[in-house]
Amino acid sequence: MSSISQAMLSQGLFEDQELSTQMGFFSFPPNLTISTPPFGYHQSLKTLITMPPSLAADAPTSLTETLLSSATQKQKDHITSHFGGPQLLSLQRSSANLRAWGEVNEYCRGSKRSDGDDHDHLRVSAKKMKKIKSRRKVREPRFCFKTMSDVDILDDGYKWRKYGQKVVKNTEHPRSYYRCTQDNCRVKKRVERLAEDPRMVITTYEGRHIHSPSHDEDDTQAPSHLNYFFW
DNA sequence: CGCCTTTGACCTGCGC
DNA sequence: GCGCAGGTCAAAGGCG
Repeated sequence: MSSISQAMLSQGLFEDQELSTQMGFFSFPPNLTISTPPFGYHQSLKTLITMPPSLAADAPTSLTETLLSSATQKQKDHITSHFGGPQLLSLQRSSANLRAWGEVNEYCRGSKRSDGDDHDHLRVSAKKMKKIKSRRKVREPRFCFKTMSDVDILDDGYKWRKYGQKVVKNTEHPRSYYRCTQDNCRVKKRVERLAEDPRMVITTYEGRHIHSPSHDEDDTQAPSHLNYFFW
């Protein structure tokens, strides 16, 4: 089990949820995907919520409502006490990410619902999926989360090599591109600062590591900087 | 010397 | 088809 999952479970937030450490997916609440980044991430990381772009279009409002409607009182209390209210992860809505979500949807379809409710808005539309499948290039699944930190690089236990930096339109902060230095491991990550709030660092992981972290952090060790995760 | 970052050039996908 | 923006490459230089 990942250290993140342990952290979540230790807080009693998702104690009833079945955990797949291999995929890192939770299924809570039923129509959202709550996931941990791939196993081996830094113990200070907690959790993140991801969702189909179709639902993300209404985020954070719809997600907040959905989350709160199905959250236990304990979870609601946690949201209020830790975040001063339901603040939620911002999500990528780029078309490129649809490809990743196509894969996520395929995975999630394994636990197909039978309640007959209209959940179409939770999935990429058939038209979009057709367009996705018509594309040759298939992207790895992505995990995106936001932290409040003075430093851009979070210690996630893996070694990374920077291979590019790009100034993104409408932002004054450049986006950095990193690749895992492990042989044959093709995991990449992007790091950028939020235009609206430069204190926030957005980290996007693409792909899954095929190896263990290069060094194991002591789970009891305090983080060297403040990570403030939305979920 | 090896590994890393920097940075301009190039490639690719997408919208119009 | 074209232009733009994001993503990647690779040479050059820095650092331990």
